[in-house]
Amino acid sequence: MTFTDLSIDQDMVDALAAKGIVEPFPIQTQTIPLALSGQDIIGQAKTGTGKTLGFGLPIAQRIGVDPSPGVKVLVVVPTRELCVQVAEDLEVATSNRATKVVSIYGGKAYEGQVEQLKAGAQIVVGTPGRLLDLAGQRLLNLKEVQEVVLDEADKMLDLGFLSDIEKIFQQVPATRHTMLFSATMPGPIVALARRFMTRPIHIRATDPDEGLTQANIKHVVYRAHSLDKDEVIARILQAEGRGKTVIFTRTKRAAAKLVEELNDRGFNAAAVHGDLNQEQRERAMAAFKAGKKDILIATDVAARGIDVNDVTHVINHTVPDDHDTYLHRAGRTGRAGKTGIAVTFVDWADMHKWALINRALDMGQPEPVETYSSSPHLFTDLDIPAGTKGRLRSAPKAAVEGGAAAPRERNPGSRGRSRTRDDDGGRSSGRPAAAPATPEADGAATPAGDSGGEGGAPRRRSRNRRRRPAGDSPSQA
DNA sequence: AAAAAAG
Repeated sequence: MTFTDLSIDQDMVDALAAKGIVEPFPIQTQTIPLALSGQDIIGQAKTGTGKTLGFGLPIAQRIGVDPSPGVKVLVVVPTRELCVQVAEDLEVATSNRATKVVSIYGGKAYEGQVEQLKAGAQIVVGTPGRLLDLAGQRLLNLKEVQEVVLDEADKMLDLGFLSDIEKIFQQVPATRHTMLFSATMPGPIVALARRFMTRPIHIRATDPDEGLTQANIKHVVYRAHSLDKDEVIARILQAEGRGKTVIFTRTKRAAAKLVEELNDRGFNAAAVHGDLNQEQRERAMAAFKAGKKDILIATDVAARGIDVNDVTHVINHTVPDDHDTYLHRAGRTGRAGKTGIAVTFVDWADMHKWALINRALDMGQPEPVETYSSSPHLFTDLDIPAGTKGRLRSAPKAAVEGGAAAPRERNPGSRGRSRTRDDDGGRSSGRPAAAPATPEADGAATPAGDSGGEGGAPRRRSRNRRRRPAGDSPSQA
C-alpha cells in the first residue's frame, strides 16, 4: 500500500517521500479515501499512528492547487505548540504546491500572522482564541472555508473550549466538509460532535481486542508514598539507554520547580507551561526537538499531539486527572512503531485517581508484581539499574538522601553524577541514547478494552500483545 | 481544582 494507491496527488507523494514517509498507517488508509470523497469523519486512532496526515492529505488535496487567495481549510487545535507542529506537517506535505499554510495562535505578535493571511494563505491552523480574535477584527475571513478539522477533537469539544468552537462553527459555511480526530473519543463527546457534522462515520483504526493503549508502550507504576520523587526521578534519568524524556506535572509551579531542581543536578532539562511566555515555550520545544535538551518538563499543555522523535520515557511526576489524559501523556513515547516506557508515581493522595485510571484502561496487573505491596495489583517494579531497585522501592526520604544508604556504584549521588553528565554533556544531549530499556522484552501490561475511551466499554485482558502499525516509516502522528 | 486559550 502506498499513498499513490490512496489517490494522493503525485506532488504530495513526492514531498512525503523526501521525508522518508512512504507507507501509510492504518488510520490513513482507512480515512483518506472517504475523506477525499467528502465524507464527514470522526477518526480515532492510537497516539503516534499518523492521524495528522490522515486528515492533512485529503484536505490539502480537496482544495486543489489553485493559488488564489482565501482561507479554504481550517484546522483547530488545543495548544499553541501543537498548532506550530501541525502547520509544519502540512507545510511539508504541500511543499510542492502553491497553496500556503499559516499558523494562527496567541502569545505572539499579530503582524506576521495577519501578513500571511493578507498574502492569501489557503490553509489555516489555529488555536481558538486568536482565531476568533482575528475573525472578530475582520482580519480572518472564514466565510469561504470548505474544510474544517478539529484535531484532538474531544479536547476541543470539552467544556473549556466548547463555546469557542461553537462560535467558530457559526462563522464557517453550513455546507462544508468536517472531520474530527483524536486518540480518545468518549461516547458523550461523539454524540455532541454530531451537532457540527453531517452524517459522520466513526472510524476506529484499532483492533477491538487490542485495547486503548499502545502495545509498544510499557506501563510502569511506582509507589511514591514516602519517597522524594525528585530524587527518584533523578535516578531514573540516569538509567542507561535513555533517550529523550518527557516529565509531566500537575501544576505549572511544580514544573517550574522540577526543571530548576534537575538542572541544578546537572541535567539538561527545559520546561513548557503556561506561566512562561510564548518565546520561552517555543525555545524549550525547539531545544527538546533538536536534542539540545533531552528532558522536557511539562504541564498537560504538552500532553496531546506533540510529536518528538526518540522520546523513550514519559514520567508522570503526578497522576493525571483522567484516563484519557494518561493515554495522551503516555503517547508522547512509543510513536510511529517505536517502543517506549511510561512511568507513573502514585502517592497516597493519588491512590483513588490511579485506581480509576487503572480500571478504565484495564491495565490489569502489571508485571512483575511486588509482593510486599498492600495493593499489589497497582504496582510494579521499575526498570532502573540493578542495585538501586530494592532501595528505591520503599526507602523513606531520609534513607534515600543519606549518603550511606545510597546504593553505591550506580548512584554516586546526584552531585557526583552531575559532573559526569557535564563532562559528556554535549554528547548526552544530542544523541538519542542506545535502546530504550526494551519494553518489548518483558511483560508490558497491555490493557485491553474496547472502543477507545468510551467510559463503560467492556474490559478484557489481553497482555503481551504487540502490534505495530503496518508501516514503520511514517513519522507523523 | 488545574491547565489551556485573547490581551
